[in-house]
Amino acid sequence: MTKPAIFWFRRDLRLTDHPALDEAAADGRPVLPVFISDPALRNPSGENRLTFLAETLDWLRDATEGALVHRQGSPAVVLRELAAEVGTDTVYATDDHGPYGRGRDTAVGESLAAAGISTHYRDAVYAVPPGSVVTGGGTSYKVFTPFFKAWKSHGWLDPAGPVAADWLDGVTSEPFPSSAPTAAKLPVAGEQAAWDRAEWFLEGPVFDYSVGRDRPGVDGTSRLSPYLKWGTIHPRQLLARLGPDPAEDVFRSELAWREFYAEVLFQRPDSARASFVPKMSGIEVDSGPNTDQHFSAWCQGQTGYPIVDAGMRQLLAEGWMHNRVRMIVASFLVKDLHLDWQRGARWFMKHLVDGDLASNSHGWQWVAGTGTDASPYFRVFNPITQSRKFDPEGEYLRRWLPELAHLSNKQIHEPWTDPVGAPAGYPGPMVDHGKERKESLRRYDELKASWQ
DNA sequence: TTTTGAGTTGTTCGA
DNA sequence: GTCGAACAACTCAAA
Repeated sequence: MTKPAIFWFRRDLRLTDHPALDEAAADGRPVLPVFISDPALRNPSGENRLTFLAETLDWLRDATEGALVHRQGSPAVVLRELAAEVGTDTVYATDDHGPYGRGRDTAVGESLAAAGISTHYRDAVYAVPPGSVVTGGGTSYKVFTPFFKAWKSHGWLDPAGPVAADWLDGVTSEPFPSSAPTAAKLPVAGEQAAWDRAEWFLEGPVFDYSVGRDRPGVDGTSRLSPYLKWGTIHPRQLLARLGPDPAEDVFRSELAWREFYAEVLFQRPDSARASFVPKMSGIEVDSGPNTDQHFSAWCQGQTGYPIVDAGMRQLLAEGWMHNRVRMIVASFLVKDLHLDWQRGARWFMKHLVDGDLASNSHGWQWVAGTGTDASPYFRVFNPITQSRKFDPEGEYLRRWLPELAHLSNKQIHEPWTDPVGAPAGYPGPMVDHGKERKESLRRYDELKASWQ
């Protein structure tokens, strides 16, 4: 009788194109699928992400014909118990290159080895595993464009088909995490829903992506990030579907950005929370009684700048924000309100259904000018110019700010200019952008002077 | 080793 | 209104 194998699901919650699961299921060996809620893992935190995870696990349990087991506790302890219960000495999992996952997996591997159980970490949650794309000099890339070129020429596996597994059922499970209704309206979980969206995107919007991705009023982005987060879709499955069209290459580059930032975090785990460029951390940030009030106005979408408020309200309503608007609201927090990028990054992680540590931290650092290949410090987004340029008809603004819906396309981007007076129930601009832009530039000058 | 070209997403100002 | 220059060095990656 073949001994079963345990398959430990983490950020690979799918049943097609799954090399690690394939290996666990090889030779007709029965597979016990398990998901472990690890109390030491603060991430995933955030109600929206936890709910989406819970729904994804519901889908996975059905898809494994009820065999999926959920346990809470330290993975090393849980896996030893399960191995003893089902009489096996092998555990398979997809490799995790995140700052927490690496340490955890090494410790779990050692702990299980001491109990005579072997662990097999295979594949990666990225098309190209972090650590495998290096410069001619053998160092890791810090600039995106050469990384993108090298990443493409490195290449990735062709996606494989559905996994045929003989699930080992009847093993006791603890109750699954409950998917309590959230304030935010979240996407439908599971592999079918993910592919419904992917097919829709790949058959149409991807060909307009170079323009459509910048239009928050238009459904022109893939919105696949929550599925990529949990591995419900693997990036190589999307990459395999992309052709040579320039707009497709722009989408390919977005997938590469995700991998670039995973690589950067792999090389520099500290950069999740601290400046990638240490000397940039000396920038003057505001402190004092007004900062909490400012931060709160930003969080709640009450800054008086419509494009900023629309974005922040979309975040609360959907647990998601259009990428163009993420940049605008981030720039506003850092360069108009002069607050720490970390504070904004934490708020994003609290609410984003797709919150990914690497992309989030480094996206914020790009805006703040503290990261790899960061935006030059003098690049300060003007919330009015951006709004006019990317939401010219005010579609996005009207969707999220119904109190401004009656304003003309010209006035809606800066409602305080309405001759009738500011609309009732909508705040005036909390700061003067022109003034704060200059203040931001002054602080960077001061920082540079301090390096002399 | 040295040199060279380049670097996601912008804004403002003045001609 | 449109266009190009300036913003400012600095670091990276490859030749």
